[in-house]
Amino acid sequence: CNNSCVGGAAGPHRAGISGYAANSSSILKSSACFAAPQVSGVRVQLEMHALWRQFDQLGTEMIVTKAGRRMFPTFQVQISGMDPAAEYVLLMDFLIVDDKRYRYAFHSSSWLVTGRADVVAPSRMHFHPDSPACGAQWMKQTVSFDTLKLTNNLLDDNGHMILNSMHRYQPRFHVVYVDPTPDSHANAHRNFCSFSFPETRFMAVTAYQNHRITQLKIASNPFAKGFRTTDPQDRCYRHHI
Amino acid sequence: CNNSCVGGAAGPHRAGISGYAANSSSILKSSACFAAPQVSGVRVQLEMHALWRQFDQLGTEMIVTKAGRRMFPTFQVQISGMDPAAEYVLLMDFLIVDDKRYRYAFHSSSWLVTGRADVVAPSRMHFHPDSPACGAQWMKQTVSFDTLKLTNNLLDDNGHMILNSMHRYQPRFHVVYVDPTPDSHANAHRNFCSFSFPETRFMAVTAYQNHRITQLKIASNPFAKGFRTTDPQDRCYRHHI
DNA sequence: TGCTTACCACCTAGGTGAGAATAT
DNA sequence: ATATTCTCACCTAGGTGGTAAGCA
Repeated sequence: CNNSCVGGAAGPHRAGISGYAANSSSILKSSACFAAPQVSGVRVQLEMHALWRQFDQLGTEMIVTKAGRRMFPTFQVQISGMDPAAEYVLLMDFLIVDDKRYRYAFHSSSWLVTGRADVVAPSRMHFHPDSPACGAQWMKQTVSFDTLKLTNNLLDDNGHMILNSMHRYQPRFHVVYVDPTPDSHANAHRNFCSFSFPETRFMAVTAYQNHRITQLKIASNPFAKGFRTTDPQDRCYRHHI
Repeated sequence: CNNSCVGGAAGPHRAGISGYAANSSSILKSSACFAAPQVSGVRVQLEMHALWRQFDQLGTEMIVTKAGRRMFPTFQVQISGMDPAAEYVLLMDFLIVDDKRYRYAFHSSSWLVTGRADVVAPSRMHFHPDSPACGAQWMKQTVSFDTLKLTNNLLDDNGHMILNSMHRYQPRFHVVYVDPTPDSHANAHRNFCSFSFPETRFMAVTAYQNHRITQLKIASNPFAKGFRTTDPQDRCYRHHI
């Protein structure tokens, strides 16, 4: 048992973990087995989880570019159960879901395994820019990772998250209690807890493969409003001469 | 003697203060008389001071609006001499320069005193949004107060700086050492230092009075590029039908 | 073929002073 | 008269997917 917590389907990490049982709410509660009191009661609720599920049902894709691309939907959480006065650091990383490389079969509209995963760069950690801050600060409003960007540039020096295209990833969220006591390193393993929401899994791509994903992005991302066609029959597509 | 520091012309606050002597550099050094070691060596250099002086020579004006308006030029400083490991809070406030209310005489292109200053709202403090942070963080790059906004709305609840139009103000910058020791309040008066750059003084206005100020704003603020006329003779003014 | 890159039109979001309308 | 408020065209800054060209 570790201080991690997974919502959704049961799996090895679920042992001894409460919260996110049979219902469909996206609220996770940290496991309490080894956790310090500052993190043992922390609960995390995924925001926009209806939208996340809509994407997940189609098979979410996230664009990766050399310069870095935002995620959409944005990973946002509501946190409760922190010690209001204690100081916390919030961060994210991305775990590769399996040791596979994929390609999209347009004729069957499905993802096929093409082989073993490419060599993976050691996963970076993305610190939430407001870190560190006290629990009261984190809990009083939604915590948004909207500045986080995904890149396929292995030599990236902008601090973006490096992912391999055509590989599948699971975003993971960490709450780390900043222990002010001198010998805090001894208890470091007790001072954090981690949360994974299965509905936030995605395929990293350099261009969208599934057209239904593209359409859902266009319909739901305000920055893609220019591609919306409210009434297709009396509207021309742009980019046509 | 207090922990404050004024650049430019000599005055009562200059007594016992080193730095910013006869030369024209905008570097201030905190006074050391009562200051704690974490602030006694702090030096602050005003960025864009050539631009600030250009405005100051014409009589700087800053727009105040109900919704809040940014300053231009932006108040930006380069800091050195902090304890890299110590934690600091950076903030600003605005002191009224004198007890006077002004009006602009267009025929003589000068400011005239019209009477005593209006009743002043107690001056708010604007915390730099990155506060608190360690000295190393503050010193490694320019500290910019570009999110600071000025308002004439006495009932403002957006945290903007409330100023009276047609009154003159002196921006003031504070460096506060966050003392982690339990009885820190006893030494609170030693844990900060303040800096005032005379070239950043300005008149708060709801509309520009001096046309030369307007032209310098248009020429130097990127957001006003739409009002620039590089070659007046073959360009029409906009807003004319 | 399959995947990646560079550029583009089109958005969101918000900072400018001009000018007209309004308030005091 | 003088000062303030409101709306607007015109910017900056940067996030979208489309498209075509480039690359293995």
